[in-house]
Amino acid sequence: MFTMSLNKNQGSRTVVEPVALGSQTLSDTELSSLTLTHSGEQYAANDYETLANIEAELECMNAEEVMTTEEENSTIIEVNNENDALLSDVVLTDGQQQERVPSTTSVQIKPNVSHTQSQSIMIVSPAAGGGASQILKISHPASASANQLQSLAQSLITGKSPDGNIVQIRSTPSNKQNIAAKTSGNITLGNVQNVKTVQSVSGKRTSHNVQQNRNVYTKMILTNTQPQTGQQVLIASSPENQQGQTIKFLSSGSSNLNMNSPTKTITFAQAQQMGLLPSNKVQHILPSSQKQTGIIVNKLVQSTSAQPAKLTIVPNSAVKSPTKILPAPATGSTKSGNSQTGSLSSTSKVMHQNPQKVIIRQSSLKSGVVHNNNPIIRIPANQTIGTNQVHQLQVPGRQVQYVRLVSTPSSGTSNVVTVGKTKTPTALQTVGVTQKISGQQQIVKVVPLNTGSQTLRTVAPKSALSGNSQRLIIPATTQIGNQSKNNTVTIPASALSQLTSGQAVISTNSNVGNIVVLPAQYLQQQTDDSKHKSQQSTPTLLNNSQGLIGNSSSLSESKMSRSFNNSETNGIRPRKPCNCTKSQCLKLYCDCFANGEFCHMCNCNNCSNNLGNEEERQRAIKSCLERNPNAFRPKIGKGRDTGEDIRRHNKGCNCKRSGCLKNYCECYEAKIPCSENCKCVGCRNVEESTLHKKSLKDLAEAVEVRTAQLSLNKVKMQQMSDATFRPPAISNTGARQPFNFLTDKVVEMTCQCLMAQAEEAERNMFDDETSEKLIIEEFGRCLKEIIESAHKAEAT
DNA sequence: GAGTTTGAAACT
DNA sequence: CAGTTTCAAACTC
Repeated sequence: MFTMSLNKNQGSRTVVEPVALGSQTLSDTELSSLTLTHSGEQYAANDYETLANIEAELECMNAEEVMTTEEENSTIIEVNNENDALLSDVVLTDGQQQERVPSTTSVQIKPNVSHTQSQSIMIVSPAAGGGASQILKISHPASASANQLQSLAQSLITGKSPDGNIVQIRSTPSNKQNIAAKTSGNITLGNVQNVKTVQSVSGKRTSHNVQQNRNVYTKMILTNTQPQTGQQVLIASSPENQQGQTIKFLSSGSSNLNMNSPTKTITFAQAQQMGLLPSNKVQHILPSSQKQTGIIVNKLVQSTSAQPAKLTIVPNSAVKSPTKILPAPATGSTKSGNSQTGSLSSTSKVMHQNPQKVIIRQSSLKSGVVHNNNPIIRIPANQTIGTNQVHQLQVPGRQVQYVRLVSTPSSGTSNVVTVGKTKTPTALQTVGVTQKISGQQQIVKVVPLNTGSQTLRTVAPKSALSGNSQRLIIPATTQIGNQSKNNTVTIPASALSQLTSGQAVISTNSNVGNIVVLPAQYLQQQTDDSKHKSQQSTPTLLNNSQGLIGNSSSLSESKMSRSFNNSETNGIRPRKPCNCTKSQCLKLYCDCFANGEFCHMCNCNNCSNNLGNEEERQRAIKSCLERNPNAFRPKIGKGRDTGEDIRRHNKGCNCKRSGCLKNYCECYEAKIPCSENCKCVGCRNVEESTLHKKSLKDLAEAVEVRTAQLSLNKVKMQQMSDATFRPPAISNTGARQPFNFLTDKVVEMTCQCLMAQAEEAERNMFDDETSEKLIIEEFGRCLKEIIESAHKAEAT
């Protein structure tokens, strides 16, 4: 079973129902699920003409065949009504029956295909005007004909014109089953084919801004990963370029299809030049796998991010060769990083545009190929991923970005590749990659080291830590042609960003390891460079050899909390530069170091917390860990208290003079109340509910401490006086001196009196002021008694 | 901005 | 482990 979730972007005039279809070569027990995001498509009226043309052409190519499923197989299309407003106009009809289709449609198709080979259809429908784009891939049995593929793809495209008309790209036979789709109903694949072009009920949406219709672009790629039977069909349409509408049938390998249509090719760059292709979002591509040995689950979740980062992973079918990461293209804009070992290099680029793709590819791509309009980092097969290396990359107009490849030797099968993103408020993605070297699997992390705009909080792949982690398995693709683009596995950031922490995406291709997705809260980005010093380094300082990165959402969450407190409403975290002068920024005094970051744009002197002092820095890290194995773990953890998650300082503070009400106090700084872990004196940093209770006790404790100090001071003064002038313990009259009455026992009893008074006030539910008054009065009474005792003793 | 205060980290 | 020193941030003026 595979699931597709089609999500209209907010505010977009959704017109084309997505195209998310996926199927896998599955055994009876195998399932694959796919959730695809469909957001922001905008289609002009012209598009529908175009689509109609496309449809007609495809129909010609379509040999009247439709994708059929075996009767015993279940094909489910779920329609989730998440946005009735947008979708209320979409009507699926079949004969007498009509069903409204919500804008957000989740399609689940569960074909029962017994073939071991699979083909795929990729449907790309990037939208303009900030809308989302999609690449959807449909895996299907190898036996499916091209016509079937086309038919299937078309059958899933439903459009709505700006004036509200519903357009179904593919006309479907009317003798099919009724669509049983309901708000959450299921329909069979056959039902899907029944979807027809219908008129919108409302049909009143004619006031769309023409400009909104610009750059509308729809592209559909039908890809067959099997060169024997595969082909690509690319369909692009644009209201601005009606004549430029292109239909491309690309044969990957020796296609057995007879494509009569003229072939035109349009590239992304061309599309963008023509204004067809906005630089948008990640496309969803799930490759098929030639040999699928396990359960295949494709799960792409809806995106909530307006501009998710792009992340593309290109697995290689050539399992034998290690996964390699290509260095950045030798463009003038690329700046070589300060690699430590230098033997291997990887690159992360800051892209010109928000969309960013990082492609880890094994195929023999040309090194450093980066498409301006479609920035992609490609990692060819002839390079291995170097671990523990830092690579600095720069693209004109953007910040320098560092990427570190970190080996994770103990992660088992879980691998993490963390790819930094730009300063745009898009989600940072963390992806795992397994590289095989000498037959041994090696885990590689790519960690952004210096984005200047964000802080990456690396989390451990949960799959390695517990078996509870959810795994998404991407079927591997057997790459036939090295340069085939069909093997691209594109993992949409929108989908990744939706995954829960630790959720892994596992490719059946051994070259692509688990993908661990960082939760959004682990990413704080900094966009206001003018306000804060930009290009602050936020590198990950540590590898996880200590297991630190592993489960630390933050190396120093207290610092992070401070940052959060300083965060602006957009949640972007400013980072303060350090001012270390003597520690070389290699001790925990340094916030940067404590946070696991490199110093960058700081005001420190003699700083060694940088790339140039990696060795020294590592020693410092080791030293800190020797002193305190938890030195880099978050100070603020979650304690279970009364069944409720409460943040608390793991170690507790030791404040004595600040009352824990100033930022000297780490608890107060982290905006958390002091806990029993704290050893503070006179703490006033307590929860509202316990403020009354604790404050009284704290006050009593403070009085106790103060009394003890006074007593101690008296003793010291006495000792000092003894050195010069020792007053007789007994006066000339034979009476004891008053200070001699301040024995430990007297002090203790005094404190007990104060405590008793505090408790009594607490029992009586007195307010703070009254309680304090009572305690002070009690203290005064004690002092009076002591003095009186002294006088009595003197009198006697 | 200089000086002081503060408490964590480092050290003994 | 406790006491002391060092350190850098927080705070005050």
